[in-house]
Amino acid sequence: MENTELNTNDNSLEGTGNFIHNYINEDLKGELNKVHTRFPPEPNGYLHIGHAKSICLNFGLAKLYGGKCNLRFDDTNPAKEDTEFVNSIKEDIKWLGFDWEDRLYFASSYFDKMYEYAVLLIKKGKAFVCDMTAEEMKSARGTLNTPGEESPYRNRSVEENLELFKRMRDGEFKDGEKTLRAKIDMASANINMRDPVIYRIAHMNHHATGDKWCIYPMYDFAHPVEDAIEEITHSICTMEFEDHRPLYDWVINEIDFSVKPRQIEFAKLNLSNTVMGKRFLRALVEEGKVDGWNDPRLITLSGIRRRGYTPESIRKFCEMIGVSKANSVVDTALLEHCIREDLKGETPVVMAVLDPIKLIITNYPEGEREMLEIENHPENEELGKRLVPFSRELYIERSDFMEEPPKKFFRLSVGKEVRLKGAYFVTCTDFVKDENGVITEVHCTYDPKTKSGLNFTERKVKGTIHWVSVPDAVKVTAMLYENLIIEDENSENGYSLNPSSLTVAGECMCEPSVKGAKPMDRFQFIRNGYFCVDSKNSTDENLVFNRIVSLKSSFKNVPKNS
RNA sequence: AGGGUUGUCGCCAAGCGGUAAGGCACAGGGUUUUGAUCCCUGCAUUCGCAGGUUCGAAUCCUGCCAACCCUGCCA
Repeated sequence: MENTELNTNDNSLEGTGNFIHNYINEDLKGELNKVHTRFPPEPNGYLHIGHAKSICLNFGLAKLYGGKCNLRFDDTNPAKEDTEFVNSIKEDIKWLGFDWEDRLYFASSYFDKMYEYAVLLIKKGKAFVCDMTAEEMKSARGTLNTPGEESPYRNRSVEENLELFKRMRDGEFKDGEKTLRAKIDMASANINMRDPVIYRIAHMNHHATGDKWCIYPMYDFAHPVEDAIEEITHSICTMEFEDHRPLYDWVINEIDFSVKPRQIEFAKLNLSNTVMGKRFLRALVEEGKVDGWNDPRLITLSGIRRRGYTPESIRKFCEMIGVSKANSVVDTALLEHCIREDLKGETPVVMAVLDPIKLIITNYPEGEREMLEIENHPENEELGKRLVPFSRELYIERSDFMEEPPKKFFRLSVGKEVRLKGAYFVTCTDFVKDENGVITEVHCTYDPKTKSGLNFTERKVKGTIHWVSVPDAVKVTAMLYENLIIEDENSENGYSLNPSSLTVAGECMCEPSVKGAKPMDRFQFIRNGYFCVDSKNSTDENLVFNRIVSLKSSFKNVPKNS
């Protein structure tokens, strides 16, 4: 299931596509004869499912058009970046099933060339060294409604600028003392064009270049240069960069690159009931509200992987949500649909009782044990069968018995008969409560004639419930997750942390066949959902399962988690 | 003296002047030893609103309205 091969029969060039296909198709009718994209993360954090959308888009476009896609780390700001993130990002992309082959690049490896291009701009009179402080620059920038004022340093001679820029590089100035700015138009309605800073001074160790540089290019200058150097044809980014496109094009044209990449913007992914913002995620991790960056509730790729999602399901999801420029929030129900769809065909089905109470079969001989043969999957015979021990005392789900059942309750209550999956019909005769009124035991009688496989047809039963033999049960921990975020009209963001986003079922009783399960092994716990052995906290002695997703249910009387 | 972008079913999303794809969700029904799966069925006379052009408009034009992004030496 972890195969990394991609579906080849995805989208065709014709048929239903997205607006980017339309753009590329147009470009291909003209001069352009290849498609080359890139995924350019800044190594400053963990990838999340929003990045998966971009990865699938960029690598997917390359595949669709028979082109290439580079992996490029956009590491132009040493203050935020770290090799730790480079490694986790590479791992996540590989896990998702994409291959950058030999095209792994770093913006930082272009620093020499970028410096030369900056010198070129100075020589053309298109860039100047500015002595204004950050505060001065801010107040001279103007506002959304009023033009800015030109820097008093804007008309320095080319020679002076060259000299000053060299001295910046040589470390003669302190952080913030000088910047290199593009000379464009302080009156532009687009604030990005008001003589933007393209180089800043930062005496800081860089994860890749160490102390070689003390000046670093800004995104708006670096990114088009990186794309042009790599001969990227389509530079795909998110909507907030749309305003930067004129500057992107300005850099490409002023440096006069022969290849002119086209920047195309698309809308980021938003998912209901969850949050992708790095600031928010970081806060949850640092405040200890979640179990690290790979907490199975988070939609980081490492979290979702630990939770048990497959790369196929994520790719399918990214394909299904489409690509457009409209602000949107995708329902998490779609993500859940994708993982159920991927797991349903080949995940073995076993019995596990999340919230056990005892069921005692009063007419079944004490001490007797039968081994019942049960199929591992109702439809997939290739998964074979297994033997499951059955005895007089069983665990059943607390929610499968009701003292006072509502009208359409198909499970157990006094006088009702149900089938025990793969075993017998049992009829409830009685139950026992403790001093607090909590039900502790359910008593039944069984009918030997109804044994599974005997084709008993005299009576029908409305419900089939799962069970685990008490003396054979393997006690495990099951982690049940709900939405991380819930809507909250009273909070300033409109959401708040769901206090019940995690329920620990510490007394989960499993049939013995789960013994020996290894991290990342997946099962369907019949009627309870798909589960995955936790890769962090599970041991052979104490198995820990994460619920990947519950099963769909049209039963409305009982909440999902019970 | 503001600029940019977007508005098609509850949620995504095709559609590109010829009479509203698809998926999710939801609701019915059938099968079922998982209230699962599977299988049917239903689900926009209408495309943010108002005008206009046209034999014909979600698609073209005009004008409104709403939402999002932009005033880092972040990306």
